[in-house]
Amino acid sequence: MSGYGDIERKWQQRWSEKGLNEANRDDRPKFMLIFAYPGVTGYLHVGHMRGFSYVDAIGRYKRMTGYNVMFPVGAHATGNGSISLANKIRKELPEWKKDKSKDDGTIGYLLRNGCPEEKLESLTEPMNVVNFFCDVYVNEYWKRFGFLADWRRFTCTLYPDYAKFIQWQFRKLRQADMLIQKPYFAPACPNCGPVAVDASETDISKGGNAENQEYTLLKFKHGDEYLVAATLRPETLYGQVCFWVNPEVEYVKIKVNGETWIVSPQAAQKLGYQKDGIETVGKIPGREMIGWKCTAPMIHRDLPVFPAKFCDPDVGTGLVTSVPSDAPDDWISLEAVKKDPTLVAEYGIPQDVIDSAVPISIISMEGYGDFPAKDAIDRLGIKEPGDPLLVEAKKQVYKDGYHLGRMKDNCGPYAGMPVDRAKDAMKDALLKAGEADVFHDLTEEVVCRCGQRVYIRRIDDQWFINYANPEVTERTKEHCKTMDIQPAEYYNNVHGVLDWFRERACVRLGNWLGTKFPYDDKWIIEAISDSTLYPIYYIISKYTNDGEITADQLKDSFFDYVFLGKGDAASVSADTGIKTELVEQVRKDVEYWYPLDLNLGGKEHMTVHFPAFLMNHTAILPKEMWPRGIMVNWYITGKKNAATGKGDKISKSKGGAQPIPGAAEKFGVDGLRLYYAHIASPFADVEWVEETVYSYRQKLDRIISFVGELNSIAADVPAGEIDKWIISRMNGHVKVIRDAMDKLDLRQLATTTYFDMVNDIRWYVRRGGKNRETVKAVLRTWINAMMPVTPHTAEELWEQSGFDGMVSEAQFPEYDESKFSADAEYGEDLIRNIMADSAQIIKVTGMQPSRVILYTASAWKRKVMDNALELLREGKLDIPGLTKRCMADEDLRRNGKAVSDLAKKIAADYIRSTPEKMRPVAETDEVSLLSSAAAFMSEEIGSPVEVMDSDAEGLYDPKGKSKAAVPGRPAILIE
RNA sequence: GCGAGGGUAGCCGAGUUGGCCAAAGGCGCGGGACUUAAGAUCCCGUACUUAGUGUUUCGUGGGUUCGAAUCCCAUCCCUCGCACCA
Repeated sequence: MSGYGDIERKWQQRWSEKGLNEANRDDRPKFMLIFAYPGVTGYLHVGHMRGFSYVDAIGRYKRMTGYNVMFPVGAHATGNGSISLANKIRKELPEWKKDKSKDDGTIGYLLRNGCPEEKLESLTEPMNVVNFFCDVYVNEYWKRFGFLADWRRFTCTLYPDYAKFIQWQFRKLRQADMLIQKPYFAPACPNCGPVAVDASETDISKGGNAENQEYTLLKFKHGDEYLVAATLRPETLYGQVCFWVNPEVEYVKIKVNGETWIVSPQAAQKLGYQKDGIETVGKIPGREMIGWKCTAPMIHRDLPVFPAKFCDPDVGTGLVTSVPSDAPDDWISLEAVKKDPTLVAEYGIPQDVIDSAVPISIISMEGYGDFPAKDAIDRLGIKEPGDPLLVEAKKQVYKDGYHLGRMKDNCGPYAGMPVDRAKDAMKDALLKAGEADVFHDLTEEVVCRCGQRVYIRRIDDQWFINYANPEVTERTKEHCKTMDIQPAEYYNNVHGVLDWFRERACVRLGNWLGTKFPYDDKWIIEAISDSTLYPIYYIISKYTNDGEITADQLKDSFFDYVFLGKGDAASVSADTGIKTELVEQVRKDVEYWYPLDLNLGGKEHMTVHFPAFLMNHTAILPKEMWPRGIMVNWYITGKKNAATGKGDKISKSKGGAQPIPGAAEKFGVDGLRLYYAHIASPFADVEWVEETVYSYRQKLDRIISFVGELNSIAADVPAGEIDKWIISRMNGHVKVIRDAMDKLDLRQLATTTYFDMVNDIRWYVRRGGKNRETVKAVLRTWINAMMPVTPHTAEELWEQSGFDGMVSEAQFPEYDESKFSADAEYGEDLIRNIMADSAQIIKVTGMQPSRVILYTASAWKRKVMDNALELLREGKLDIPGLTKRCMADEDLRRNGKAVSDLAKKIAADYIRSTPEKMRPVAETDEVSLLSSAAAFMSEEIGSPVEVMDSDAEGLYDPKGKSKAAVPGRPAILIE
């Protein structure tokens, strides 16, 4: 219905026929830019196109200003996303075949986004999923949006040739001493292997906000066995007064390194993933332990075991040591337990034992008394165990305790120590003494895409890339100072990010698609680590895609030579079978295209991809190949949530967002591109509101019809002042755009092109401008400026206006000083000011004007102005100086005090001005300027406008307005 | 908590080497023009006040300065990142 598609396809085809998108080495300066390729996890949504289209627009602008641009694209498919997607489809398929009307689930999501039904069968294979989406991204998104990307260079992280490159990269990392091995605790699904737990929930279906938390396991001796409690606050050990066991839970006994531990069955299972040789040897109901005495670690006091239903068998070990002084749960439960008669009656605990459990004050901190837990409870008005506010109380006490607290004198060797230090010190001491152990757990339930619960698993020989390497870090930080990094906040912050960047697990086990780790086949290189150095691979991928070089030929000797210049072409040729000339050609390509000039990615990359991207370059490649620019873009968010006021993230994995082809159909690709470019700074989140997008579409439609109008009014009339004006203005806009784009400020380009220029050209037409030559010149510049953001529209208008060739091939005008006309610009400003003032007066007075009289300033006033200008040029303009100078003039002095008053005013007004700005004010012949515009003004104001010279004999001036006239500000009388 | 950034008129959003800032632009709203008509287009207006002026405004409270949205201090609130999601 929209009909945008035909025009879009037409031009896309012509660009492609001309090969405009293809990047080949020549003698122009080059510009290479990419967006961080997206992960293949399903359909993308309109939000993703924001950053992508910035890149195309920037590339187009660079092309138009003389650069040979390389804009390659690719896709990232490493991981288990496509595996789990394929599994889901396989699972849903039989059901769906029975009843195709059902459109929920994964299949429904695919179909809603335009997946053809007949594809479904093949999408049960992970690699088919990958290839299917690569195709969708290229054809339905990027080509659909008119990107001038070099499609010949497309690559995907699962291609065999790409794998060769990654393996080379990892060998280089090892040579650079960037790989290390050590134990690691990672979230993993028992079925699918390691999974990423993060807010985007790419790998998981539940629990994206969970954190991997480290607990200290405390071993409480009871006979030959240990009751094992998990704590986040080992520093509170001195405050323990009792031990909590849930009487309703059946605990298990497990063998751990020859010891017998009692924990909840859930904890036993979790521990199984983190400790070797754990076996369950028995069970014990919780109530059986009530009334026991167990020996606390470190302080070696005997603690009584009391019942507590708040012990969740799924959290920690399901057993809890009680520190009422600093744990609100413990405080309130202890109080409750003491009043509970069943304690004696049912569990037979002697009263004196119960009474002996008295809170011990161990931590002092500002804003709290001896018992922080009690204070928090009182403040929040908590009355009994189970109150949901206890969570808040706990958070408060923990947080304040950690940052503000100090250990009291009763804490043995830790007395006086700040809590944050005591915590580590005590944990270390406990571990050393064998009285404690370490246990990792997720803070909330996490469920894998496959439906399995996710656990923390210990991996002993995990490989890491050592991004903490001080030398490489330092080198990278130094280099960043020379880079063009947008926004400025990130430029300022990136050093900090690099400092904080530590070792990073780089390989995974399990069900995972990706490149095999070159030093040990059982590992697969994980998703972030194989996507850091890849921009350089786009130089190679062209040759592997067209078959000139095969994956087998991509040996290290080849990469070493073409990327690092090591060795020589002849021996590389001998080693790989690639022709010597071709090896040389690739080497030259690399030298020409690299480094990468711009890498653009979403803000989520700031602490993940970009630092890794930088450090891999600086660790492996020579300095002259280190990246030159980074740009970070923020998101398009979903509708704001009324309750929270926050925009929900449009989630690509959850579906529901506007599919891209549908939006392109509805608003036209250029409508969307304009929306992205102009809606806000790239460095701010934007809420997706259809009406807003639509208003940009309308804006573009108006421009299209306005261009038509311009073409039709152009006539062979002589050029006048207004032509000088519009030429001057357009020339100024060219400068604004050029300056803005030097800083990649696409939004400014859009503002200038789609708003400021439009307003000026409208004014030109309104003022009667229609000189054919002028109109053509204006259109040429204007349509050029439209090309980066709305290329299809620009081509259409370019053709319609009768220009040769395609605007995508054209060169953007240079700023031309000689086209600037201060007088013309000043003159129009003056006329507009007069009209605005008149309108103001008419509005305020509510008059129905019969005529408007404009009085220009008397000649003597102009003379004062001239004097002021001269002083300004000499840099000596001030009030006494100007007054003196004027009074020295006989003619002027005749006007008496009026002269000094005016001199005072003018001097004050222009003292900080520049001669360039002031000159037109002093020199403009206002009588002829205003007279020539009188007809126009009359029409606009709706009543006759007459211009009168204040010096004229027998001047009609019933209200004495002419006295108020000043050069640059004629007096107005409205009757 | 640590790190980064931000609070501007009905809304979005420019503006921060202090002055020309009542503060761009867009949207919305009001009025007008055109029109059979219009959700289309164009023009004007949109803090309060006013013959083109003046007054009070840029989270809040202080301060520096001849002069502050722009600098300093304090304070409240908000957003983002904090690790294996590109």
